Amino acid sequence: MLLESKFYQRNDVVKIAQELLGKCLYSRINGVITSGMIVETEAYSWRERGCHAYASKRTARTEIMFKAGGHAYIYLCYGMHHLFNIVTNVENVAEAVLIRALEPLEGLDHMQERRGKRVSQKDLTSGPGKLTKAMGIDRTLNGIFLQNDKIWVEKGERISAGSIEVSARIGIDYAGEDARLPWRFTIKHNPWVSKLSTKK
DNA sequence: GCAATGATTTACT
DNA sequence: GTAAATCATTGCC
Repeated sequence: MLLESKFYQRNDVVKIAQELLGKCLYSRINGVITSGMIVETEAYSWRERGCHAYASKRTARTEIMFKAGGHAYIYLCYGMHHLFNIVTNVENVAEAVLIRALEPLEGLDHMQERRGKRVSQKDLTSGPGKLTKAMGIDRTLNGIFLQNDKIWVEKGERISAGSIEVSARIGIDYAGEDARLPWRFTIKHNPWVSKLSTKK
């Protein structure tokens, strides 16, 4: 069952980030369907420095985040990795949820193919750059609404509050105080939650 | 441990 | 207008 746009357009990106855990992300690229359950998310808002659009700074890139909730914000990082975000809140409020890890469900063969033969199953989608590659997502899909035949989100398992782990976000030391906001949500004990990036 | 790699942004002339 | 710095990472050394 498709996740309705009302879900994304609420005025609470942190809550939405939590509730996205257990939901299923689908993609159909060139007729190939892959899917995975969301197991790791991070919330971003214009109110803090970790966000590209902090202080409501509008540029060509961040423009997508000012759209109404339910759009996909996909951008290139470190020159070689696509990162997938879901825009939340209403139009002109820049908030989004970064999807950092998935548990693969369908199309495992195709994910393996895209990621390379030597990748173990657990490494297919256990990181923000990995999951986009496994699902065939790239920035040609940037700004697309998550209700079409290429990429969408469905209701999945309901995750109880007790199974959600809260922590600080990853890799945004440049954000100063805001880097410590407890806005990263993971499903406890799920093997696909990215661990490697928790070092440093 | 650290190089790769390019879109984006900012800081200039 | 152009140039240089930045980066929400990964994978190979």
